[in-house]
Amino acid sequence: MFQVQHQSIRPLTTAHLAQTMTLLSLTADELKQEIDSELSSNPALEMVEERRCPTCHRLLTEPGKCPICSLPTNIESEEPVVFLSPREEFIPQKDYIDTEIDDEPFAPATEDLPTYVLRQIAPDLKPEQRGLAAFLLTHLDEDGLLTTSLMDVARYTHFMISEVEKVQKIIQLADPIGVGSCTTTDALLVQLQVLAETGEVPEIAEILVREGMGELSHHQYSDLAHKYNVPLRKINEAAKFIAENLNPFPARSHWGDTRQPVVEQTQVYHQPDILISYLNDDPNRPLVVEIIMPISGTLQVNPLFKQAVRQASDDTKPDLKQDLEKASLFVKCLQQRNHTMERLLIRVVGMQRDYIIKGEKFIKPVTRAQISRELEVHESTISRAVANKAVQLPNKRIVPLSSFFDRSLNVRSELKEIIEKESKPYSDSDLVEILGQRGYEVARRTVAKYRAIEGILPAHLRKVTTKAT
DNA sequence: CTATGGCACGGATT
DNA sequence: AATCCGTGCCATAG
Repeated sequence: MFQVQHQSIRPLTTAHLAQTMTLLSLTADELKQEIDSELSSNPALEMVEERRCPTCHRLLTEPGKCPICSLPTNIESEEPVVFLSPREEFIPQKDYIDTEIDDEPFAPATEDLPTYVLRQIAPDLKPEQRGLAAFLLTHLDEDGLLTTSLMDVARYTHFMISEVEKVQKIIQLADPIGVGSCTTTDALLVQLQVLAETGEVPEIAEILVREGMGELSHHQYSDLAHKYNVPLRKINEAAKFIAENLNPFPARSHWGDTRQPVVEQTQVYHQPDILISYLNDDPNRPLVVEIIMPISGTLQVNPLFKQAVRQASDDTKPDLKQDLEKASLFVKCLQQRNHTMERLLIRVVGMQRDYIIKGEKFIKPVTRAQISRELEVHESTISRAVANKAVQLPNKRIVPLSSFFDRSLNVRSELKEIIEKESKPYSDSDLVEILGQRGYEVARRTVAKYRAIEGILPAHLRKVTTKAT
């Protein structure tokens, strides 16, 4: 009677810890895979059926209360509401995507464009709208523009035009902003609208885009100035703004300065692991943070299996017992993971509230180390939790969770703003000076780096961007 | 001579 | 322990 069997009882804490760590670092998608494989390989695990909130019909991980509906109606908490939310699974079948899309000849992307967009907007769609959305998304050209007229779409799918338009609106606001527009003009207008929510947009920009595209692209700025009776300077400014911030082909990287090695910021399509939105879309209400769970039920140890183990004969018992252990460990780890994520998000979202609402300029330089101290967990825990996760902000933009910890993002956006505002070109050392006045101490060399990151040209190249011929 | 980009080093972060 | 980021120094371009 050696302790051969005893090995099934492992040092729970270490294993527990290790697995939790692994789970923490997983994306929602990866987590799903993990759960699936565990679920299928281990008979002791079971998933109880999905539950929905009686009031709002939202899927729940736990029975009963829906965190949103159970909220007092008029809370004005600074603290965000954080909860786990199962993702409504909506992966478009490949056959939605017919001949149009050849399977990624070059694929740094995680998924193709239609899927990517669909995932973002799925929560906003009524089930019956999804097919329509999928239809629209599969009729995009490589620039992200619609190849079919809305009219035809409506006729073909038997939806009302107004309905089609509604869905298109939703699509346009998704990440490659403007995707799914009928024309480049439309795409630009949508982008303008979105930009206007967070930053400042030259007033004439909209009208220019709406009516003056032809002149714009031919650089007939003086004509435009005359036509709308505004100073040429304004036009130049607007043109520059448009060239730098808008993209007529949403699915492509950039436009305008074709000769610039603008190393496009991670064009990687990511689907969010965390959704942040306003309660009822009202900016005055508290933020709602949903941590996406890729499953729609509750994972638990199958009680039947437990019972079976007890009755099992002695020779099979150890094996079964091991499964049981594993299953319960897995469940524990999963809970641990979610708990950690929850605490992390509460903290981080609470701190970066301004960033989330008002934009990059208001980000507070927080390091992972700080958070880890506050949460009393190891730094590496936070690191793992933060890595490889994407967050969808209320404005539908998707950013990596790690951006919440970017030490220099606020300085960079300040810098960006200075340069955009003052149309007279500042040299790097000038910029150091100005930034200093605004409370940002940075070295000259650093400014140069920031410019590079933001894809801003050096001063002497910048000044003549809008030269009329 | 001034403004920038390159290389590399040290300290902070992960 | 490995990596990232801010900086200083130097070479180069205008």
